[in-house]
Amino acid sequence: MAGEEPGRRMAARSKRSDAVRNQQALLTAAAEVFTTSGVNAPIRQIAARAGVGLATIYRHFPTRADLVTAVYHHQIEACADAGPALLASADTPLAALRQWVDLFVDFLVTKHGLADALQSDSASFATLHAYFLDRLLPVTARLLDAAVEAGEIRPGTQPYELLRGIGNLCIGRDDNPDYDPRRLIDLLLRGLRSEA
Amino acid sequence: MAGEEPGRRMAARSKRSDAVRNQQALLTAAAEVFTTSGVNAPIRQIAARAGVGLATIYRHFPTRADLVTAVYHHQIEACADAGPALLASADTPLAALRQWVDLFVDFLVTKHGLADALQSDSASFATLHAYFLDRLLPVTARLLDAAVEAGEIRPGTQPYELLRGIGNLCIGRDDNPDYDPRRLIDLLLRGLRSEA
DNA sequence: TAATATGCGGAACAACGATCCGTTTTGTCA
DNA sequence: TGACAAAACGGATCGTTGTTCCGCATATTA
Repeated sequence: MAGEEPGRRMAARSKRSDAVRNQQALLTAAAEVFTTSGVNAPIRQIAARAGVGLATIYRHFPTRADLVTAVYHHQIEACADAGPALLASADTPLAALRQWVDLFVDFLVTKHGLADALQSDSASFATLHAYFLDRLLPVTARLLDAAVEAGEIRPGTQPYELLRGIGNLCIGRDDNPDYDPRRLIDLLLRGLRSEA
Repeated sequence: MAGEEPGRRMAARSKRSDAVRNQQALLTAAAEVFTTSGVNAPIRQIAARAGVGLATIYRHFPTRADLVTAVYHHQIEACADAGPALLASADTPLAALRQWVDLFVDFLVTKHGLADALQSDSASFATLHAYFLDRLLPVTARLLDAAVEAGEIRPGTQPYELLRGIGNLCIGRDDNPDYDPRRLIDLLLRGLRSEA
């Protein structure tokens, strides 16, 4: 990626220093605003906190999803990586699945409005949805397959279904402190188990 | 405050005919717009179709939830009434619960964006949320209790949890035709069953 | 018919997402 | 170094939507 030629001249111009500085400032500001006001906070608010203009934020992150993705990139990757690790360390595949789901739920629940955004039909969030699926679907599939193969759960459940169900159940936890998605997700996983 | 209270003095003035006509036109227009553009359609669109001004819609239905509630009032009542009826007609309480949940899901799924609105943290939808809970929570509780008493499901599940979980799982079905909440809800109910 | 409560319509304001354009900054090369 | 063009910037601006306000119209009643 460093050898791109932005035109005909050979010496690729390096990225301007103010650009990278602003991008960093935006990431920091967005992370702060997201935790205080949720991932649906007004763009202006983020731009203001970063001390940049409106166009700058759109230039670096064309859609809101791009910004959200960038902010949570590391955590999403960590969650994806945790899948195989848990499969190796847990007692049984189903236990690994449970622990991984716990991780995933923790992630979703601590980011205000993230679960909501994930299922939003807004076009701005389409790429976020895609990114989550791209990284987490294979992990879910592997965990499910392992549990099926071990005879712990019934076959036939699609990874997408499970991921989506978990995401959906995490929606709207913010306003209602006495709603705990984990209990319902536990029911869901329980319903997955093979009979007898 | 020696001033006379409006409408107290003499025979209460009957409602103006244009007012009731407009209210009816708004209900019809809203029902149409809701089915085509979802329950989050712009207020202006509804007002335009009804052929009334903006203020008129706000006068009759101060919040969007009031309009939604009015439009779906009959169906919500029918859903609530179906609970006891199914309990009487079904083979077992759990079967009744399943059938009733099916009804509820059908209702939610056919109203675009209704499930989304139900869990929305927007203040406009607070009263809608409250209305649903007010009518359907007792029904859910009765179905759950009966199934517990019959030993078909484990005790300990709160009616609100179940209702909310079902509602959440129905969110966002519109955009993704290959997402069927019913399968996940079936898993949820399966997870409810008492151990053999 | 006249008086008045009641209701009406649309202008107006605010918040937000998204875009556009004149200006500034930065890196490069003579 | 100094000038130039690409790159980036900032904020004005537009379009959309929710919500309120106010002068005007009208149905009802006396």
